[in-house]
Amino acid sequence: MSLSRLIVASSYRAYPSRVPKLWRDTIAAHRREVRDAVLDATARLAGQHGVLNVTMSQIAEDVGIGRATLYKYFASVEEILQTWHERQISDHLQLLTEIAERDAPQEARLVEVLGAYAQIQRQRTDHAAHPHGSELAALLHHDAQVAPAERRLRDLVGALLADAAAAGAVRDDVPPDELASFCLHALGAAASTTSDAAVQRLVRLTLEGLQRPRQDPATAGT
Amino acid sequence: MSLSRLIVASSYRAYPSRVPKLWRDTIAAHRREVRDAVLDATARLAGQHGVLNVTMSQIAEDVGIGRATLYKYFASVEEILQTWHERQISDHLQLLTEIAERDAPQEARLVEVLGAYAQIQRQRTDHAAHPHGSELAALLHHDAQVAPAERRLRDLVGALLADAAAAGAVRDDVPPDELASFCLHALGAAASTTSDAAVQRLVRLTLEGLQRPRQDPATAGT
DNA sequence: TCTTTGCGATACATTGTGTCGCTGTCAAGA
DNA sequence: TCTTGACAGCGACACAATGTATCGCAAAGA
Repeated sequence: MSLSRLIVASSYRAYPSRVPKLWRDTIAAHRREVRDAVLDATARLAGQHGVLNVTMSQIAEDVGIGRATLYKYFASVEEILQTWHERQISDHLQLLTEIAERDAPQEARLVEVLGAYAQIQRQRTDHAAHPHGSELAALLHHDAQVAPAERRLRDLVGALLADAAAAGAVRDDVPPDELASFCLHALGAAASTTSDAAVQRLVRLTLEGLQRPRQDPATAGT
Repeated sequence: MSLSRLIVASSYRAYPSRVPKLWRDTIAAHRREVRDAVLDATARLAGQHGVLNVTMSQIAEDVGIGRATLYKYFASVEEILQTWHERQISDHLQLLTEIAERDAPQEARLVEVLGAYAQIQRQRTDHAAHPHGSELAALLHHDAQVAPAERRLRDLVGALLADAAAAGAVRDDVPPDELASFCLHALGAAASTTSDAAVQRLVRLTLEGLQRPRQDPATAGT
């Protein structure tokens, strides 16, 4: 008995400062902190070793809590990742909402929100969304560069666009490969559409984005 | 000895027809078939139980081979999924290449390739790419609907676009939520950009796609 | 001071992971 | 015809990860 007590006591001593000393604040606050620590640790581990290689054991050790304790917070790695993902988007959403509510001319608000969103996307080059289905590759081999086949896909479209630009059919103020990336991403929206008509509108939308802009780029210039 | 021989023999009998009888064709062909069967089974299991819950054991059983044998083909679930993903894109690429090489007017080829790509995206509503980072959610809970926060994000942008459309600043021939989806996807391309200038061009590109189209939608009309 | 509350840890049974070594089949050459 | 090298396949073993059941202990309130 005294032995186990000793062991427990020493293991408490061994705690890093990551997790609050226990009942340091109210229990609710404590739980929230542990929860967040778990989310952070999991994101870090996922980025480091790849999503598929993150284990509950690793997470628990990294956070500095017992593995069984972790199960009192989350039932699985999957659930943790989902929660983390939700938190990410919520954060983005909050930021963008603030921007949208600034008192600025209506058009300017749209421009600023979209600009901010683009910056957010740019930031997280890890866990990045790639052209069309690449979430798999992106998540599976964390650090990996774009899959070769994917690159060839972009090259194919890029070549078509370069030809079209040379013929004057599409704008030439943006490099063809950027146009290609734009197209492939934009058309990725087709995955979440319901009707065929919506897909057609999407394609039209994308194609018209490739056109040379009108003389008056008032909205776009900001 | 005779016992083990018997066991082996009977286990051969027990084989389902999925995997060819062994040396039925050349070894290379056989291996290719097994490989493909593994890829198919894995994709199916991933779609069914979620990517994180696919195990080598399951795959082996599903294909009808021993688990140890599976390891002679692939070292990990991750490797299988990557290979599957590469195969998918390669298939898409081949289809699109064929379309691109048809003898048609240059502009029409671009339109057709992009249209075909949109259709491909539309098909695979499972394993789908969602707006911006949703690959996580999309893959983690296979059947799940879009994460709530994500929907709110689209709603936010959709509302801004609706206002702008009412004010005549953006086109009104496409529903605002479709425009929002288009924007978010298109800006997702920012994740793979390198320079700030490229991000700015991307934002401009996206914004100009929201403008009312010009009188002459020659290219777009096809 | 003593009870209540609920967090955290140890322990255990189950399932999954890599790997090793053996068996059996085929094709080629003695 | 018989031997031999190459190679696919499987069983089994040692170890890691997973969930769960049970216990001990710290803090808050009477």
